[in-house]
Amino acid sequence: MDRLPTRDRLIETAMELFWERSFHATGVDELCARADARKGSFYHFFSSKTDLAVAAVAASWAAARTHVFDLVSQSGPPGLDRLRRLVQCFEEQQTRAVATHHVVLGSPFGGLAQETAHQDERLRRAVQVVFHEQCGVIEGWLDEAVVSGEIPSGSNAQRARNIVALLEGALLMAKVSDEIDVFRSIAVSIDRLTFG
Amino acid sequence: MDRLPTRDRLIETAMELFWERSFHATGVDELCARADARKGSFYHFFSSKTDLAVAAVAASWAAARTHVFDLVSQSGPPGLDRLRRLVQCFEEQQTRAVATHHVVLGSPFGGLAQETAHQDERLRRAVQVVFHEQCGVIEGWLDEAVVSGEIPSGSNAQRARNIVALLEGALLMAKVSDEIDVFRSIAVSIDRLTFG
DNA sequence: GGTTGAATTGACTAATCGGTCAAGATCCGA
DNA sequence: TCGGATCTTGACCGATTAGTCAATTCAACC
Repeated sequence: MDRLPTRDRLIETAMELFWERSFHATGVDELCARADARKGSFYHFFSSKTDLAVAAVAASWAAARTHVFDLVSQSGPPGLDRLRRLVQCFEEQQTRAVATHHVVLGSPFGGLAQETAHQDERLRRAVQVVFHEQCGVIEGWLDEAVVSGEIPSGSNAQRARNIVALLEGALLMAKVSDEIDVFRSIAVSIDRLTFG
Repeated sequence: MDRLPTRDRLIETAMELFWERSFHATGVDELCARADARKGSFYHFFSSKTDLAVAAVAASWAAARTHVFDLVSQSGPPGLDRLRRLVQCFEEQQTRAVATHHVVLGSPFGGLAQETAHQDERLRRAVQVVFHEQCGVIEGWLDEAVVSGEIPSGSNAQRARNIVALLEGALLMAKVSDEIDVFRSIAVSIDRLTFG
């Protein structure tokens, strides 16, 4: 099993560190050390730390999209059950993180956005794309649920936005409480947002 | 009108800067300059930047509690209408911030928590107290709504947690979109969370 | 007036920050 | 086998970081 090329290692390491330490708390030196790359290589591929972050957000979302959202879309029963499986995936991600870091880390995208979105336009847009596409996928699931009669018809686009917001809020509450259970107890109320 | 004493000025400035720039992006020098205090004074009152942040969270919440939550509790009709007035206050806070900073800043507590809660236990607990007390106030409003028959009885503690999560999520989505309207469009779905 | 402790000042440090650069290594097509 | 492009290396830069500290000012009390 070959190791990833330098550029990919930097991107992968970036999202890891920004998640477990935060953007500003992660130094370029530290990042390079963990990716086993030298500073010069870093600035050969990326023009700045922010530049790397933008690429990392896109790459991390591409991975999450295929391994979580698309997976949920392509397996198991359609409709609202997909939402429950998504919540399950989110919870498992947190559980895995707790196993290694002994702290609830919350949302990687939410965390990065809270720290940087109001300071850097490009980074803000990168995360905006992530949430927008999450909404798109979820909207598709709600459409299924409408067709099957699980939920009444209505603005599924708005419903999806509400759901993504609730998920992000639930992850924040879990992080602040340092208890994963808090996430689940809030996330189950998603059902309420699928009406109206 | 006397200016505030040094310690209070540092605390007030801290929450302002942590909100508009972020915790790590705010230097102690910058903070002191804006509070018109000298470095030595800073470390006379606080043992570290984190120490100041903990005090700032508590002070900022004390102010928000009296000027927003208690105000909503003590004026206007009881029950669910209080929730709508709270959302209105949140939105006005964002509108004021946009007027001066030209960017949607989102939740001050949420932002600080996302950046630091997993790295510093004291700071995490400080924000935990904030959200816990927010839940307490909202739970009281839901109790009123149950008594008046607006909503069916149920776990108002859990409902309050869901609502706070949704509000924080809505503020994040607005920040990432850089559009206040996004906050309102999500926040109105709070009603759905008051059932169940 | 004298004493005491709290508050203030600004110069100082060691470490780290993001970022640069010139020189070499490696690869690939001609 | 050559040449040019891509990638790697590690030393280096000025700026900034959080935090220290001894000297000084100030206000309150005896």
